[in-house]
Amino acid sequence: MPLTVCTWNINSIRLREGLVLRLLREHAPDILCLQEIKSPLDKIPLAGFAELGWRHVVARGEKGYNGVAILSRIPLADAGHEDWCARGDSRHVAARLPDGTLLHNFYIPAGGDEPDPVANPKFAHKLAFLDEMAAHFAAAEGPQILTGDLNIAPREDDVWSHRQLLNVVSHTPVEVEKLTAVMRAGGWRDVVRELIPQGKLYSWWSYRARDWSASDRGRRLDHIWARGGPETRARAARILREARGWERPSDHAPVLAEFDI
DNA sequence: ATGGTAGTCGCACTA
Repeated sequence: MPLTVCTWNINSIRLREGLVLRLLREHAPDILCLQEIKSPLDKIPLAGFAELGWRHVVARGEKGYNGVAILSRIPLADAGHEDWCARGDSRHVAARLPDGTLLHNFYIPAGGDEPDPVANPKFAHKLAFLDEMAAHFAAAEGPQILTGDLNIAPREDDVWSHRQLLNVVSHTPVEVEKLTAVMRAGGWRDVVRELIPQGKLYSWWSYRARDWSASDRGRRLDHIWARGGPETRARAARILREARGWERPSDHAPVLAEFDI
C-alpha cells in the first residue's frame, strides 16, 4: 500500500496549529512527524487533527523546548524512545506501523554557534548524541524509517555555500562525519537524495534574512532515511518550499517521501 | 566582523 511520510520542524505546534491543518488538508501525508512542538503532551491541539482523520498520535513533549510528535491516519503502536545523553529531553519518539516497519522521529540538538566541543557544551552534546545514535543503530534489524530535524546538512549541495559554511555548525566536517557514521552503522539510505540526486536542495531558511526566498541561503537539515529491503524504497520525494512562505511560517519546510510498503 | 528574527517563559534562553 502507498504510504506518504512527512517530516516538519513546526517551531511551536500551538502557534502553528493552522499551518499543520493546512498541510494535512492540502498534502494529506499518511504520517506527519513534527519536531520542536514546544508543548507538553496535554496541551497539543489534537482535536482538529483528529477531525481531519489523523487520529493516531505518538508523542513526547515538554514545556517550552523540544518535543516530537507523530500524527497518523493509519494505526500506530507506541514503540517507545531512547533518552539520548540521559538528559530527559523530548528529542526522539518511535512508532510501529501495522506492517511491522519501525518509524523514528528525531530532533537532534542544533549545537549552538561555536563549532568547538571544548568551548561549547552544546556542540559537545550534539556530537555525543550522534555517537550514541551510531552505537544504537549498529544493532538495527528489519525495515525502518527515520525522519526528523537532524540539524546537519551533509552534502555540498545541501547548503547555499559549502565553502562559507564549512566552519558553521550544521555543515562542519566533524558533524557530517558523525552523521555519516550513523548512516553506515544502521545501514540507512538517504531516501530524498536517492530520488533527487542532483542540485541544491534546502529545507530550512533563517528567519533573519531580509528576504529568505530571494537570498535563498538555505540548508537541508530535515531528512527521511530508510533501511531494510526493497519494500523500504521510496518512489517519490519532495520538499514543500512554498510552506516556508505561508503566513507566520516555521523556518523549516516540510519534507515528504512516498513509499509503497 | 556583525546583526539580523522567532518562540517560550519570564525579565533569559534556545534556535
